Amino acid sequence: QISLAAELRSCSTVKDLTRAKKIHQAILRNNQHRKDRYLNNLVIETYGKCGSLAEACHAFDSPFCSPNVFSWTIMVTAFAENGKLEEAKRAFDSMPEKNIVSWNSIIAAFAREGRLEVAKGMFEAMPVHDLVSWNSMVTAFSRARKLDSTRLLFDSMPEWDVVACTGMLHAFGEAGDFANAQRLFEGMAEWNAASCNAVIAGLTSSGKLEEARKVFDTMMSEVVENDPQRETLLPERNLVTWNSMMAAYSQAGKLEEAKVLFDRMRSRNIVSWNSILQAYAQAGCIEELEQLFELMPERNVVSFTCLLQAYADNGLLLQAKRLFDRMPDRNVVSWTTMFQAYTQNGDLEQAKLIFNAMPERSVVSWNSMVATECASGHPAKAKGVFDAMPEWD
RNA sequence: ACAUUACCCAAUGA
Repeated sequence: QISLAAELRSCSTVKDLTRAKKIHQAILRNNQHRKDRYLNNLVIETYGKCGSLAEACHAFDSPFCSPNVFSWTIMVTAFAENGKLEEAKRAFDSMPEKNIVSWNSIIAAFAREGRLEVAKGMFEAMPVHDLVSWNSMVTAFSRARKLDSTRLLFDSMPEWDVVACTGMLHAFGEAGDFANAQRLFEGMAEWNAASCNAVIAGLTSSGKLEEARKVFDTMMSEVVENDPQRETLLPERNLVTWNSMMAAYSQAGKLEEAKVLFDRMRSRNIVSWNSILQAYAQAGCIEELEQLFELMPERNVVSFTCLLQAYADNGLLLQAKRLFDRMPDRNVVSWTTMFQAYTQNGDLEQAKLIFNAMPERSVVSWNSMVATECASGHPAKAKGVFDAMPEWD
């Protein structure tokens, strides 16, 4: 039972639906296990994490499952994580009983999608708040780059932990308010890698590479565990720390520095690989970029978009379109990149075809369209697009 | 024993 649980958890981590189903079958074959609520809940959760809402619902509706508040909350999260926010809300509303975690889950779901007003409404409607409720709101506003609201929320909190502070640090960093970031950082009761990483990312977004590197260098490396300076150092670096610092160099076109870090890393994930791709892209090394793209262990929509953008920057429209057509997934960023590939290379016709075909448009897509009409001497058309554009926050 | 929150990669602009 313990090992079954561990197996299911590992399926969640690697999103292995096939193995999850096998384990589920094994559970169903055992009279004890199949009515075990703990295991049933874990099965539902695992299906959700593996992207199969159908299986999750099926397990939830099974006669062997007598749902408790955990099961319901897991369903809410499963719907939300698979893009079914309205279903999540419906599940939440039909819960026979709710606890604070159920409330926090639905708030986090809306917050994650940027539905700040809904999240705020539910936050105000819930009977009691805990740190997680507050933190979810702080990070939602922080991610939406609403510095003032983030600050108001943060200042209204009854108590703070490192998660709350990291959210606030992120907001200050994005806004370039380093004085406040520093003040907050120095006053924190404890630091961990995430809070330091937020500082590195904030400095990076304003191009303060040297400052970011100082923080990076002051964090503990794996090597200095018995260093006499240990007490004076910040917490130990993790994978995100390395990725953040490398991304700083990549975005700045500092290929050599990025490569050095990439080679020094003890472990890498797809974000590390995408960052090094970007380093080559920014340095204009298209051939190496293509080689790396083929060679990397896995690719996601970010990897494809990075190469797509590089093609566009180098006027390689045919390659760009060919790549776009063979992308396994496209999101609003990749669509907008393809759109801009055409506008930046003067092909308004194709650009408009893409724009009209886009399944979803972001504020960036609309801004680009307006800018394109302006740049091509069509102020009246630009105004038309501007008027057609929805209002954003 | 099981559910909820923070930090890293790609598109426009400041």
